Amino acid sequence: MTLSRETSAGYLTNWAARLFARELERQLAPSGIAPAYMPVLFALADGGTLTQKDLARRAAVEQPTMAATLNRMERDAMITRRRDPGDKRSALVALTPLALGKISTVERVVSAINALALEQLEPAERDQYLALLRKVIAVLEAQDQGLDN
Amino acid sequence: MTLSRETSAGYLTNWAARLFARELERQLAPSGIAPAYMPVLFALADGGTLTQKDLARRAAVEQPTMAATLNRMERDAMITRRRDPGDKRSALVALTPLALGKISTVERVVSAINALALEQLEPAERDQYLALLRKVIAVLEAQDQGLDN
DNA sequence: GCGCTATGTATAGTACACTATGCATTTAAT
DNA sequence: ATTAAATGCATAGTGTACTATACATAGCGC
Repeated sequence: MTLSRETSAGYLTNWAARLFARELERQLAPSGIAPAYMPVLFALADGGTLTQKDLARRAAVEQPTMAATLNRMERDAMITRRRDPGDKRSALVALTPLALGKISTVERVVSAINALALEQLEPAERDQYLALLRKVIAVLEAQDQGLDN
Repeated sequence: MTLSRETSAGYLTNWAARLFARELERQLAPSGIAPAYMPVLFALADGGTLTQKDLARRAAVEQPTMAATLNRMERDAMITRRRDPGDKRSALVALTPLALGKISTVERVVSAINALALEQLEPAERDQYLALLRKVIAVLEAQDQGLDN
């Protein structure tokens, strides 16, 4: 039973993810949106505000990762941070009109890339692909949770 | 048709890949092996030598990415670089005995993580997961190739 | 042989993920 | 009320990926 990269679930998953990311980056470049901005865009698309911690949880990234992403988004005039009057530790993040105006474009790009990626799959296979990914994610997340913290 | 992250092939693929990477990093940490070292380890496991370019191609990463990985591996005493006598531009990369001695451990870890990730899948579903990933990769790679270069 | 192109590496700059840690503020415990 | 624990954010350091670019050597055309 040789362990080649063609039969390693981890290797293939990583490879596919990198190809998705490359394509996304290329297609989003003209709009000034980076892939990591997307979870923030969608979470705040309704014009509301969230804290950094909430955004990190929704994007399933660690807090320092979200902090860096928000720094870049602030630099690019995509978000504003406003001190929470009720809790001086936290900041309320909101999208700027510039960012709000780009959401529909981003949605179109993401849909197009997903459609492209699943192009060679039967409709049933597409659902299966997503379902299998969700099962894999569930197992690995459970493992991640049950460490010590 | 709302585009939520639960139905986005790209988002789910990226998420699964990150969970794989985290688990891999954790389990490989004691042996001093980083995830990016693995394609190099497997490509040179027979004791042979390859150039940086060949290693990059096999790992499906860009040349500067492989250069950085090899720098870290050299720092960690996992590889040696020797000038190619026949072509003074290129270097022949070989594993050190230290690295060769860790391969079987790495193989065990990778197999264990793959098994864990696919634990909740039926045997047929496991094959399907790999097959679907390969199809997705093929489409995205074709897109990647056909840009201009 | 000379010069153009191709090839192999190196380097710089950036994005985005992680862990570890520190600081300020808030909440809870006594 | 004061101390202790928890919480939100920031920062530092690292790994791994990308593009763009520079440089040295190789190979080819003439």
